[in-house]
Amino acid sequence: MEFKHQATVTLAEVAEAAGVGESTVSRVLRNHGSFSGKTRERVMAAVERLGYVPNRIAGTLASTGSRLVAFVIPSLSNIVFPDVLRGASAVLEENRYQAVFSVTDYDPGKEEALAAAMLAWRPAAVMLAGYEHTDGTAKMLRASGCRVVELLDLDGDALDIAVGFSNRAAGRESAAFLLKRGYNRIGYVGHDLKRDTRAGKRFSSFCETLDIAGVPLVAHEILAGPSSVEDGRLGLERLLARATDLDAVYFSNDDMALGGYFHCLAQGIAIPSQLAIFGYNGLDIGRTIPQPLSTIRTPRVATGEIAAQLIVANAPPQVVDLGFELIEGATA
Amino acid sequence: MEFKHQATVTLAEVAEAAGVGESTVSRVLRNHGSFSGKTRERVMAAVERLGYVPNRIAGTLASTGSRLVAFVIPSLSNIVFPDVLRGASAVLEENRYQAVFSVTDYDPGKEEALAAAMLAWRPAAVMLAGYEHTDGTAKMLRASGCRVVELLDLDGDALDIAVGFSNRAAGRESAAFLLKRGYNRIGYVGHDLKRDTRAGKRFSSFCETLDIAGVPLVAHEILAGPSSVEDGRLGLERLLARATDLDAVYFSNDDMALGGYFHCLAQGIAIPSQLAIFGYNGLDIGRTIPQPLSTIRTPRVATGEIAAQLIVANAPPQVVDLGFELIEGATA
DNA sequence: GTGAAAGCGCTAACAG
DNA sequence: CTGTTAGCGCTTTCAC
Repeated sequence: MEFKHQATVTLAEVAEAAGVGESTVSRVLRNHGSFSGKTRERVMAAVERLGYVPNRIAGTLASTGSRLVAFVIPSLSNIVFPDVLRGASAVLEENRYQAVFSVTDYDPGKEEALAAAMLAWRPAAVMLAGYEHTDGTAKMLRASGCRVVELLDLDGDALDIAVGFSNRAAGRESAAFLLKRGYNRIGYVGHDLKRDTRAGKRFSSFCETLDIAGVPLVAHEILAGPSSVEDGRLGLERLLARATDLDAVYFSNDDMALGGYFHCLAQGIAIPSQLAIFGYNGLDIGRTIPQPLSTIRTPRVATGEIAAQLIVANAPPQVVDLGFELIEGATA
Repeated sequence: MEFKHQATVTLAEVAEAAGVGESTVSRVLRNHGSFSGKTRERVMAAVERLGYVPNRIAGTLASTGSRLVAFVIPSLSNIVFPDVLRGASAVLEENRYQAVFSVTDYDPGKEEALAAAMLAWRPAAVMLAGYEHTDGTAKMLRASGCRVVELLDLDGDALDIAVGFSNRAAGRESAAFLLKRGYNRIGYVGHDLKRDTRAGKRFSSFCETLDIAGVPLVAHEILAGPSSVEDGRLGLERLLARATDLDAVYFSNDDMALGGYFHCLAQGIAIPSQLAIFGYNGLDIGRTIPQPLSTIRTPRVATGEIAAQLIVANAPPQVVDLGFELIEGATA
């Protein structure tokens, strides 16, 4: 049972109380069109007195556009997507837009269902992670006529607007960095790559870069399920049990890398002399551990901000590459 | 400029195409009321053919209740509120409710403004953190007639529904634990308590408990701004510079405590023999560091889930105490 | 500068 | 089982 619109004050009642027409109240409230100062006073007084709260549902239906922005995100389990939401919501709130969200758990089918549910709210824009959508999702989004923003990836074709950075480039630069440092017995620890396709792209371009250099990946350990610090630790433990002579390990992200780092601390494995560790994301915590984590810092908050700004400004279709920053750190 | 409802298929067009009345289409789509299997077929075929997406804005206006649930949260900077959102959104999505959110940055004035903006969408419920609201917010919420859920705190009077646990009890038990372990030169490192009133409650009941035991707090260090791992590190560094003989430090939360832990690791301070560390929240990462963090684990995801379930079920006003779990860990 | 009236797309009685 | 008819509360012409 939902909320009943009980005893809600309507615009008509405000108009009546102020002794003016409904359209006048509407104009005053939206500060649009013309009205006298005196009228304004009376309307505002009535609004105050009655405790009127405009009904945006009705307003949106009557007018031609909504100020809802829909986020369809894969996960809320680590700080990555909250960072994006944070950046976006700051901009949206300033512009009187309202953020709406749902979580797909990295399931493309769920993404399609949730995107459809979102479209029913007729949002000004739908924001999704990356480019990997089902045909149904893509078709539906295109047909909707609503703006679409794909976030945090640039390796593919944008439906409309894309804001982020290249995961392939990130994987490549990570490999190049480790090679430059002279590591040549390199391993990988990652989480479910089928679902997290951006992590998958990083991994594959990482491997390609190693191959080209003639220093192929020695071993890898993939854990099922979402990334976590504990799985990073466990993954490294397993990897080292199989491949004893690694000199560096690339992790699917910082959460996993931190787990690896802690494993080394606990086992007395010297970092980076005995084993180097490299992550991805550039989480704040990586800067405060005794040896700053070597990683790639991604502009997550900025991605949200820019995406929101483009929607608010109704910008034309475009791809915005925000780049990323390689942090040399002390672990690799 | 917002999204234009361009060339959108309407229910009337579907009805026309299917050769039935509008209400029949509506009934079929909502699977409510009665209609023949044959009618159902024809309607669904038309829906499919035209690519019809129901307009929930119009539906909500016409019917008597919305399936929007509004979250007004203080922050997205750490994992605490995302955890709550995650728990809630899973339940809401299953029940075809839609989550909407805005972020207050722990500013009560902003909370009032954002709550007002939320109310304009006529949500089924508004979910807020804790009990500390401006009079304006409380009054507005009460007058709205919409359900209100206060989350993550139970120390105060609920407006309607409250789901969480007692922060005062958490502070008290943390102190009792440290006392039981025999620590008696106890310090505190915290972040901005004016804004984060729940952390403030934990701190004050922590201190009261120490006072009662005749072992008052020796020193404390409060950093401006939100909690962070780095500020935890910095806070402990500063605190130890002033108070050299502490044997335990209570932190405002796990992020801060982890910073303190890393400071000790880097400085070669033995934990817990030389200095004990105690946190709050029970983040996953605290379990994977070489010495599991001693802390209090709070049921954040469950808080979101229960809150959502109560709203979906239109439960009566009530206070749900989910409790918390003290993790003994290895740092205190 | 202001009001009357016609919808926005849907749901909810109410007849049939 | 199904169609017709009023609205939901607002914005938006369009006269005045």
